[in-house]
Amino acid sequence: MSDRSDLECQPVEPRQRQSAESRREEAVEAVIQLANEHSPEGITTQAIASCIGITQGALFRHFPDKTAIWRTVFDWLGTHLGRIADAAIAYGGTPLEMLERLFNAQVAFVADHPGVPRILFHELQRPEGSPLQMLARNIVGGYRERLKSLIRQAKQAGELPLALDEEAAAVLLISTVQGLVVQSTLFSGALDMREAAQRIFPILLDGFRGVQS
Amino acid sequence: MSDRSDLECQPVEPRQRQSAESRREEAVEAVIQLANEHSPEGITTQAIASCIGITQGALFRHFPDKTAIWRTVFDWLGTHLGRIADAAIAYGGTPLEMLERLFNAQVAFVADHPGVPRILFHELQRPEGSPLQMLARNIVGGYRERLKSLIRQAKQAGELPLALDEEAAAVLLISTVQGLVVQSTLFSGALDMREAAQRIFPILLDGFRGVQS
DNA sequence: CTGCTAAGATAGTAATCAATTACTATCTTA
DNA sequence: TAAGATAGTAATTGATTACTATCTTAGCAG
Repeated sequence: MSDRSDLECQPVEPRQRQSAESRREEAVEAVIQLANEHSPEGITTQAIASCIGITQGALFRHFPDKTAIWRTVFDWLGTHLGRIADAAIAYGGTPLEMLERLFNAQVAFVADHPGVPRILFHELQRPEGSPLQMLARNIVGGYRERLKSLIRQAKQAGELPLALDEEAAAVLLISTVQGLVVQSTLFSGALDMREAAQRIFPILLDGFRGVQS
Repeated sequence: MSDRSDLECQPVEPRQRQSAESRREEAVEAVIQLANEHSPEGITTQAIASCIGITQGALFRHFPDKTAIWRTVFDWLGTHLGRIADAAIAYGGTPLEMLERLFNAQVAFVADHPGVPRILFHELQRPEGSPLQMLARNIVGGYRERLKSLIRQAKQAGELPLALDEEAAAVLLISTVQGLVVQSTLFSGALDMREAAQRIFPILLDGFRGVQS
C-alpha cells in the first residue's frame, strides 16, 4: 500500500512483436499472476501492460474493454478447471478415489496459481448479478455439482453413508481449497499447500464417513 | 462495475453535528458495511464519507490518513472478535461444547457482518508484510490458537482422539466460516448462514472424532 | 450576549485510472 | 516491390483517487 515498487512483473523479454492471439494469452496469464498480490479491483490495465512488456494503450488493440479482459480470464479459468476435473474423473477407480484425485488436482492447480481462488471468490461475494458473477457462479457451481455427483456415486457404491448431506459436503470441499490458501499465508508459506492438503483431506473424509455408532 | 449507483448507503439522517469520537465509530461501521459489496481496495474515502453523511474532506478531520481508518477498523475487529470468543468460552461446559459455541458465535457474527471475512482474508492473502497484515495475522492467528487450545482440551477430556491433527483441524474450522459466505452467495442467499453452519458442523465434528476402526 | 473552538462545507491539489488519439514500425501478400 | 493489414508507441483525454487549504457556522463556556 506504500512501496509502489514497479518490479511487480518481469517484462525483461527482448520486446518482440507478437500476434494478437499470443498477446491475449499473455494478458490472461498476467492477470492471474497479478492476482497473487493484488485484489481483482486493484489490477490496473497499466500493470497488465507492463507485465507483458507493452504500453498501456496497446492493450486496447487486443481488447475492446477492460471488462473484456476479465471475461477472457474467466473463460480461461472455466475451461482449464473443467479440463482438470475431467482428467481426474476420467482416470477411473472408485468414486472415493476419484473424489480424492479431483481434490488433489484442484489443490495442485491452486498451488501453482494462488490468485485463482481470489478471483473467483471475489466475484462470488458481490451481491449484484454482473455477467462476471454469472461466469464465476457457473465455474464454482459446476465444480460443486461434480463433487455432489461423485459423493452420490460413492454412496451407491457403499463407500459413504446414505445419510451424508451431499450439498454440505461439497461446499465443505470447496471452501477447504480457499482455506488452504489462507493457511499457507498464515504459516508464511512455510508449508506447502499440497502437503497441507494431505493433512486436511483425511479429516474431511472421516467426517463424510461419519461416526460409526 | 457499470451501474455506479450511489445508493450504496443511506445518509438519510437529519445531518447533525456529531462528536469526533462518534464519527470515527460511524466510519468503522461504514467500512464494514461497504465491504459487503466492495473489495477492501475498492472502498474509497468518498464512499465512506457519503455513507455517514458528511463530505469527503470532512473525513480527514477525524483521521489523519486513510490507513488510519483501516487501522481503526482492524482494531475494532480484533477487540470484537476477541470479545465474542471470550464470551463463548467463558460460558463453560465441555471443551467440545465450547468449541461448537465458539464456532456458532463466529458464524452469527459473520452472518451479521458478511464483509468481515473479506477484510481479514484479503489482507492475509497479500505477500508483503504491511502493518495491516500483521494485525490481520494476529486476529486470525489468535482465533486459530484458541481453537487449537480447545481441541487440545477436548483431547485431554477424551472427547477427541489424541491422533487428531490440531493445526489442520483448527484451520479447517476457520476456512469453513469463509466457505459459508461463499455458499450463501452461491445459493443466492436463499439459505441462512446459521442454518448452513448447523449442517456443516456435524460433518466436521465427525471428521475430528475420526473413524472408529 | 459574546467569543472561542471544533465540525463541516467548499474548493481546490497532484496522481492515477481507463480509454482514445495520431502516428510509426513491421509483417504479409498481391 | 508497393499496398494493405497489423502491432506498437507516445501523448492526451475526462473521471476519480487520496489529501489539503480556506472559509463558515454550530454549540458551548463565561
